[in-house]
Amino acid sequence: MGVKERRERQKENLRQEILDAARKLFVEEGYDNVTMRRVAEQIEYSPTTIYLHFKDKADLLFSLCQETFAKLAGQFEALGHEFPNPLSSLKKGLRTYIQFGLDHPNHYLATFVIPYKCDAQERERHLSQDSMGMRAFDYLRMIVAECIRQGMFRPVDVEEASRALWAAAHGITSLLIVHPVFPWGDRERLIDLVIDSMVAGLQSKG
Amino acid sequence: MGVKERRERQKENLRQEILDAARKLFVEEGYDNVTMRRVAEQIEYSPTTIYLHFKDKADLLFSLCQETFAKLAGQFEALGHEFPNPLSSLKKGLRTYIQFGLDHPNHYLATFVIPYKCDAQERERHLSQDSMGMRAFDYLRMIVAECIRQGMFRPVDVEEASRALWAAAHGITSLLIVHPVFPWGDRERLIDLVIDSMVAGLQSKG
DNA sequence: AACTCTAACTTACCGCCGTTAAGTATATCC
DNA sequence: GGATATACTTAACGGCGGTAAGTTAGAGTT
Repeated sequence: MGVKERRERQKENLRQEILDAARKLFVEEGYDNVTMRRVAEQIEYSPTTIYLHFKDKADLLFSLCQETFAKLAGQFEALGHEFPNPLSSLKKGLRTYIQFGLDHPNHYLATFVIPYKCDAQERERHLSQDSMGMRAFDYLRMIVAECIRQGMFRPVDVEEASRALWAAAHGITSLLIVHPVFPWGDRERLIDLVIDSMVAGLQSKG
Repeated sequence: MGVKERRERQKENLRQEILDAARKLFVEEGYDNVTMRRVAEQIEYSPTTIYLHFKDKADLLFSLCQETFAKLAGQFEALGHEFPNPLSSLKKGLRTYIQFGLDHPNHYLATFVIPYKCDAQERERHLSQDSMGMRAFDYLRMIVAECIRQGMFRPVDVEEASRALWAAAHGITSLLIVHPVFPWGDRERLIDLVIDSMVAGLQSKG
């Protein structure tokens, strides 16, 4: 009775083929230039076939981004869960986050920047604890907690500090992606300035 | 020979009518739900008429956003150009910027968040010194310069510090707009935390 | 081997969209 | 009163996301 299994394998293969085709278009040309028709053309199926594997375009691209952000979560978790020097771990983590966004601009845009057009149920899905974006956020929160536990931060709420740091990192990431032409000067220096300022601002006065 | 003048006045009126109709749709329903057809329907003209006044949809909505951001620039410039207490002026300015974004979410999105689809020439236009967004940025830079001049900031480059502050402010603004469902906790506190941390981080150690 | 049924896939379409070419009417000018 | 320019519309193009209905191939059943 390996028939059913083979069928499922084939179905899974096609799903992956769709994802790969979509990713290629997505990486090269961004959200709007991925059309169901072009994806279909690439894999040499009719456009409707895609809908047998993905609910709609948003679902397809969301799945795509999840795949990619899983890499970020993996990168983070590979850094380990011990933070002998939490301040430098924090800076390194923020650096990693920002660089990841710059390396995968269209994924970053689709995940965090493009305004949702979907209903509350889908929005919840995008923000759920299971999502890869949130797993990365969890890691940030862990480091922040350690900074606070070791007394290196002034006594601020872990959640609030994490959100504030995320906001700042998101700000520089998204601006650099969306406005590449703006005279940013030395980008690396600017990124470091944002990170260093935020972290310094959260440190205890002593 | 008042004929030509009257004609021009009428033309200007229709242009403004188009802008008003588009703004109504835009504020209520955002970029994607403004369609040339719906704007035309609202003003009871055919869709093509709009193209006699605006090059395309992007031009129409850009003009719209310029109108709105002129208000922000005005708000800033009304605060005066003297900064006896530049640190508190800076915080107040950032606060104003963020609040303005939250009050005009769709304008903010269209101006700073939505990735450009236009060519380099248009991009330049959007970022030019004349644009209202940049006038607001100029004001921020002035305050930062004053902070540095008065020795309240560690000796950092004016441009870099301004960009870093803008990035942080943009980060929290855009996240709050784009992900309204995320558990942000007390938004006001979070906004203040971002602002206070960045400003504190830029201050001189003394 | 013939029949049934199911899953995979396609065809043909819907109702939108931004935009443009071509046409019409109207008011001004000479 | 005829020419001209301006304002505006009609009708269409090509594209989009998405769906209902139809086709086909092949496994399961007798």
